[in-house]
Order: sequence, then structure tokens, then C-alpha cells
Amino acid sequence: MLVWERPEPPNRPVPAPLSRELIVRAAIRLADADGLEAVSLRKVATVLDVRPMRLYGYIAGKEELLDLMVDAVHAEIRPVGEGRREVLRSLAEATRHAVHEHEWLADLLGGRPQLGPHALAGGEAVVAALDGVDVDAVMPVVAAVNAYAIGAVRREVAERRAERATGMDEKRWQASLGSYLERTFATGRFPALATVVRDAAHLDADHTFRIGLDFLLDGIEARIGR
Amino acid sequence: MLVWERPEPPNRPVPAPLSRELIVRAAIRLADADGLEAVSLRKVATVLDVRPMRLYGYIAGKEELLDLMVDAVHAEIRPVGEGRREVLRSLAEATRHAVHEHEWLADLLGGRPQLGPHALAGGEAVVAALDGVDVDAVMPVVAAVNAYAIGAVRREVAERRAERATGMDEKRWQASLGSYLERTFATGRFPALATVVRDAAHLDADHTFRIGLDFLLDGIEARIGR
DNA sequence: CTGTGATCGATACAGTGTATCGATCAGTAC
DNA sequence: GTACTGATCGATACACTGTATCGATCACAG
Repeated sequence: MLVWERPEPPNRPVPAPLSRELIVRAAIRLADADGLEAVSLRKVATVLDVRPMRLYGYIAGKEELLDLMVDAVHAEIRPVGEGRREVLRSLAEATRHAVHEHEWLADLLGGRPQLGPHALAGGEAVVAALDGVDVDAVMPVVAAVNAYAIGAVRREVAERRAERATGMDEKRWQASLGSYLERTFATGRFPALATVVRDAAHLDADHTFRIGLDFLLDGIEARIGR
Repeated sequence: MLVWERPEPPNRPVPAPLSRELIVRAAIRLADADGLEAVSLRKVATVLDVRPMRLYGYIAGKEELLDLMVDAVHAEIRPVGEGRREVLRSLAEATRHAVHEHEWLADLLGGRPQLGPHALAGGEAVVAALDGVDVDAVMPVVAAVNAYAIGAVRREVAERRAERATGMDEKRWQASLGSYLERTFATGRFPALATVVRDAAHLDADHTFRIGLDFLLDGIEARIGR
């Protein structure tokens, strides 16, 4: 082996510039495209043309990356409109809309306290718009709307995924779910449930979300006024 | 090497009896003790004194195991009491209670469709107890209560975990969170939020859950009667 | 030119879910 | 009894994960 053959010079002409924001954006793109389980530090690093350990100079670890992703998307969740009811309704709808654009959000929302800057800014906007409401009532009201939105959106995403998992085709899913339920109901163990599933009108996701939200907003309005 | 030294006879005197239920129970014990991330097929197998691949004779994979765990706990979630409001309230409280006993449930609830036998049996019990309600209204009402319960309970667990993560001590957590918020609020970017956090009474988890639930139940009662 | 402190990333480690496939068994046919 | 068959089981292996360690490399201070 030739002694004077030096190993390739480190070849670090332009160390790819990096920042928390670039990392978070790359992670979000990965999650949007292929789901949360496609987000690994190695893949994020690859996308950014960087070696994995480099990321640890900007983030503490994967958990923090997930937190940062959630907070980044919180920038899109803002109430609009006027009047208490409209503000709260739009808050819930904005949450749902954000989850539609970032399905992985359903897996993370509510999983950890939301104290990032964008989440706090969203909270500020809501609380400010609820000006005039009894100060002791504000947090419970906002918390309730958030809780409903998160739970409802999780169920919605879960159903959508189950559909896709059985082969991309909605009709086929309805059929296979239907036949499974019919077989189960044929045992006679769930008579009341069977009646409802068979006889009730099947609402689409939009209506289901809005009906539940209206229940909640009705109850809130009755206590804090409009 | 001695040719007549046979390798130890397979030493399979009593192949540990196994079943889906044993596997699921072992997994639940692990999750109860150390959280969901402590549930791995290898650890479950170890606890059952079995080699990992053996499990695949009873379950299709880890995802199915998680589904089975959730359905098993659904056996504990049943409405009690009489009257529509009381049935729905107890449903939500039962969900919350189950999560208190199995904190990992907060990570899974709502994440996938609940079509297992115990979940369906719970649905049957609720629907049966709502006898007399307009058939088209039953599912939206139950879905709304479930959505609220799941979302609320996730937030509650998230807060509890954040407390524990900063060192087991609640006072210290309150202090560190408080100082973080104070520092953040000192920037003046969240004036409305700051006012509410500073001036409003801080409710404990029980009250917060019940207040939000009452909002929702009020709204429901106004539409479907009591 | 010579330290020196910071930065970076190759390597390694312990862990994961699960596909593969040879070893081993009970049961049946002769 | 022996020979075959089909089912069962699990050792091994693979690809992948998050991240700790630590030597190599750099810009810069003296």
C-alpha cells in the first residue's frame, strides 16, 4: 500500500447548513408522506444530506423532535370569526383541518403537554377572543373543546386508516366490515347495537364531527352565554 | 469430541401452555408496570418462559397484540346507573377509570377502531341503556361522549407524566412549570393567557374532567331529552 | 508553529419486529 | 417395530432503531 496516498481529504466543502427548523420541516415532510413510523433520525439525516449524529447538535433526541413537529403544526391552528361560539367552533375545526393535512398529528395530539411557542400563541388567541368570559370558566371551556376535537379526530383518522389498510377501496371496506359485523350480530349477543347499526342513517365524518361539537357548544353556551 | 455425547435432549418436559389470553395478560402486566414502551415481544416471551417466535402461533404480530390488550381492558368499561345522562356520564367515567388503572391505554384509545368482543359488548350495553332515543341520534351521542372522554383523559395523562418526568415531585413541577410560564409571559406576548393562568382558580383533574363532561351532557340532554 | 477547545461523525451497542428454515415431535401406515 | 408425513417450535439472521462513545478534524489563540 502506498504510504503517501493520504485518505481522501475530508471533503467537507460546504457543511450543509442546519437548524432546528430545517430538521423539523424535513421530519414533517417525511411524516406527511409516509406516516409517523417513517420518521427516524437516520432518515431525517439522509434527507438533509447529513450524518445522523449531527442532528444531536440541534435537538436533544427523537422525543424532542416529535414535540417540535407538533408545535410547528400548531402554527396552523388558530381560531377565526367572532362570538364565543364561533371562536370555539373554529378552534375545533382548525384542529381537525390540521390533522387532515398531517394525519400523524392524530397520534401525537394530546400525548404531551403543549407548551411550545406556537401552541401558546394559539392559546393566547383563543383566550383573547373569549374576552368577557368569567376568568375561572375560560380554561375548562377551552380544555373541553380541545378534548373533544382531539378524541373525535383520532377516531376519524383511525377509521380512515382501517379502510386504507384493507386495500384502498372504500366500497370493499364497507362490505368487509359489514359482513364482519353481520356475522357478529348473527350471534344475537348485541341486539341493540345491531338494530342501531342496521337502521340508523350513517353520517359522514363531517357531520359526525359537527354534531358532537354542537352538543358541546350548546352546553357551553348555556353556561357562559354567547 | 466424544461422539456419543448427544446434545442435551430437547428438554421439553412440559411445553409451557400458552394462549392468546395468557399472552395478552402478560403484556398488560408489563405495560401496567413499566409503560407501553416496555412491551416487546421478547419481554412478553421471557415473562411467559417461552421463546419469542412461539408467540406468533397465537398472535399475528405486535399490532394485533396491542389491539387485544385494548379490547381486554374494554371489559372493564361499562356504563352503570339509570337514565340517559347517568348512563353516558358513567361511560365516560368508566373510561377515565380504566385509564387510571392502565395508563398506557391513553396512548392507544381511539388509535384504532374498536371492534373486539369486549368493546362491542360495551357498545351494546350503552346502546341498550339508551333505549328510546331516536335511532339516528344514538351513535352520534355515544361517539361524542367517547371522543370527549378519550381526549380529556389523554391530556390528563400527559400532564401527569410530565410531572413525573421532572422528578416525581409535584410541588417542584408546579414550581418549574410556573417559572417557565412566568418567564414566557414576561415577554408580554401572551397577555390574555397570562391573566387567565395567573388569576383563574386551578381545578384538579377530577373537576376539570367533570366540568367538560357536564357541558357536553347538557348539550346532549337538550336535544335528546333525559 | 504549536497547542487547545470545539465540532463532527464513524463506529458500536443494545434493543426492536419478524422471515426463514432446519430440527424435532406426535401420529399414521405398513 | 419402522418409515413416512405433517405440524410445531425456536435458533438464527436481517434490517432497522435511538443514541453513547470517542477519535479525527477543524478554526483559532498564543
